[in-house]
Amino acid sequence: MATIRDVAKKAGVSVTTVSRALNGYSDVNEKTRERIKQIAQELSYSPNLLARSLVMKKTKTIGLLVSGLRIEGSKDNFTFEVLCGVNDCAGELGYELVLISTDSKKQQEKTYKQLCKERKVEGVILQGIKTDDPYLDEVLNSEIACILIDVPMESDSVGYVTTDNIAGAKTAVEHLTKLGHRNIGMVNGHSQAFVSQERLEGYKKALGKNGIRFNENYVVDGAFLEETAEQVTTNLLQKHPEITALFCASDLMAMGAIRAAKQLGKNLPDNLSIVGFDNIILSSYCTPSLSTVAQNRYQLGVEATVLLTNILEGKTAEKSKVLPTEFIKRESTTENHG
Amino acid sequence: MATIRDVAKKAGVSVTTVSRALNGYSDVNEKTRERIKQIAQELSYSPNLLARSLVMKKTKTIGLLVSGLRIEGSKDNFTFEVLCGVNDCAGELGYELVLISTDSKKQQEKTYKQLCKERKVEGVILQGIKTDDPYLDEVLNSEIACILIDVPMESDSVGYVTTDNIAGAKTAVEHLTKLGHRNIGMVNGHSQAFVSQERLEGYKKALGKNGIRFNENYVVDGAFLEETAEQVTTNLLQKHPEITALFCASDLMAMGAIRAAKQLGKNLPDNLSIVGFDNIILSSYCTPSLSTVAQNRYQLGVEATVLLTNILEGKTAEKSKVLPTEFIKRESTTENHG
DNA sequence: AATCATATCCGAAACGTTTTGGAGGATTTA
DNA sequence: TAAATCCTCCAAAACGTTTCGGATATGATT
Repeated sequence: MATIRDVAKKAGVSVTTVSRALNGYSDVNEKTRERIKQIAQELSYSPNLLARSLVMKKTKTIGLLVSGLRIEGSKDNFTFEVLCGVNDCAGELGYELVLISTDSKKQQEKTYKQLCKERKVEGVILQGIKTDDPYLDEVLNSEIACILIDVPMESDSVGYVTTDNIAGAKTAVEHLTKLGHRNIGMVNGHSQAFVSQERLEGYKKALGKNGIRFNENYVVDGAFLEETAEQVTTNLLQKHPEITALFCASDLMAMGAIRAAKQLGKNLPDNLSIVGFDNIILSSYCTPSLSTVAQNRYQLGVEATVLLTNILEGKTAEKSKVLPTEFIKRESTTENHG
Repeated sequence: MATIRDVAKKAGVSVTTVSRALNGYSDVNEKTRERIKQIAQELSYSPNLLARSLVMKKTKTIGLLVSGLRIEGSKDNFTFEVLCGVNDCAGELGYELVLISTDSKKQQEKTYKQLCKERKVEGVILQGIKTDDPYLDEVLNSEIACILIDVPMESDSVGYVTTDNIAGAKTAVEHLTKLGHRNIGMVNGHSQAFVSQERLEGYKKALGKNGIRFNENYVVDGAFLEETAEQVTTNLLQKHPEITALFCASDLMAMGAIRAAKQLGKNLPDNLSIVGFDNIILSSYCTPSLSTVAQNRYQLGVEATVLLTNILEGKTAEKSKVLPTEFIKRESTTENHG
């Protein structure tokens, strides 16, 4: 590879001049600049970003740090779609993207800071972290710029982006109440997830607004897993056969719930209405197709990138963003003919 | 951040000694080594990889270059699952992973070489490239180490990994012939894809082996898209109502074919058996669930990474690998009661 | 004619590592 | 005792950039 020195030599100028010419400084004659550009092209010179970063102390690189990047993620595609958004947006804004994945094992070895410093990222987008994750404290107390996905916490250097889970859940449950359902169960994720707390809150709000008393026995946790959701739903429906509708905190768990209901001989949606959350691909292909509240995961990635680069470039702007949801009616919900 | 100089100063030794101590050279006293390690830990020193790479001319970084990384990819998850494989394996082998995505617009601006040199990757795994892509020539004529996914071409520095598409397709079609089908249509992808050529070959082989004459009118191209597949399938079935079974070159196209058949009033699978290729998540959730030939996309990524690092480290090993497929019987295929 | 401003260029230091070639002293060998 | 060997350590160069502080020449101003 041609270096800046080669270009300088061939052009008969100093290294300094080549650097300043190529970087658009004004203290170089336009004619020499053109000549240098020409020669740079001939030698197909392109600056060594390592050397540049080393001296400038800037890498123009952001990291997408995902905790638990696993093949299982392909069922809901959350990570992938966020990744697409981050990737597109980062490219647009002139940043490179490196993928950093950790798991609990790796986290024992390396601290968050080490991970970031080592990979020389200027800032980080963090996805898949739980509320009880030890990294979370580190993130909040670190000076590294960071945007959290679905964890609403802020500090000087950290912001977040999330979906309006409360409103989304409320809409979903009110859809059920409008259909005449009164005994509405909920299959939640787990208590270490902010989104679970919020979706539960939305559920309660919708009940309250419609004069339905909250019954804690109607709420079970499915760990955001299809199989677990299937089991807990089976239990729930057996214990409380009066339930005519279910709100699931994720579409994937709704799949499990559907299987559970079918297993119990229920006719869907006549015996049981089910609404999910996420609008994953599966939800429009399963039978019955799933009414759900859609969240835009791609946009989540885009907004996270925008917020992060704002911080990095010292722009004074909001450090958080909450995206709206959209309710999608499909076949899995219908009037209560109790 | 603490530098190597800080460690050296505090330990009262030279920079050289710190470097050699930390990198496990034998010409440093064990006692000093321990002291240096201790001090490095105290200062939470970790080497600046930029500086190291600059002098060593090695970055220990591989790139996953995907042509057309788009949100639509979440339907079949090909890219994501390959990514997971590459990520896991690269981490295991001590390589960093950067994601490089291009599209036809970007390709106009930057050559393959520039893209790689700029991002300082030592080698590349290339996914999503078509046979008529201009990058392909560049790759083959470049000295940059590269593993192609699903493009069986080799050179000094490039290898490939793919699935045994011919055998997979043959198995799928023979499954249909065993069920008594004789008039078997095929919904292929497009001619710029190697996998299409191979799957077609498998289709022909299966027919030939079972004494069925190949009829080119029975083969249509669905561009690997669900909607396109739906249209061409509709046409195919209308023109040739004698067809009792379809082999689709991808599950996604099979989804389109299923819709087309339902639209035409066909009862699935009794009026029409359909078999797909890929075993995407959807295929087990749709109705009827899809018989298909499974390929292990995660493993594709893993093997690609292994092959690539072999090349990078100068190991003399095979530069290509072909993975087996596995046929999965589900509901969408049944005996021909034509 | 002397001063000042401007336009254009450059030398050298700096970034944080690794590596080369050798120095100095202790120990072993002849 | 002299020579050879081994064990530790280090100074300096190198990697390819950017940037600071000046240098030179030219033209404008007093």
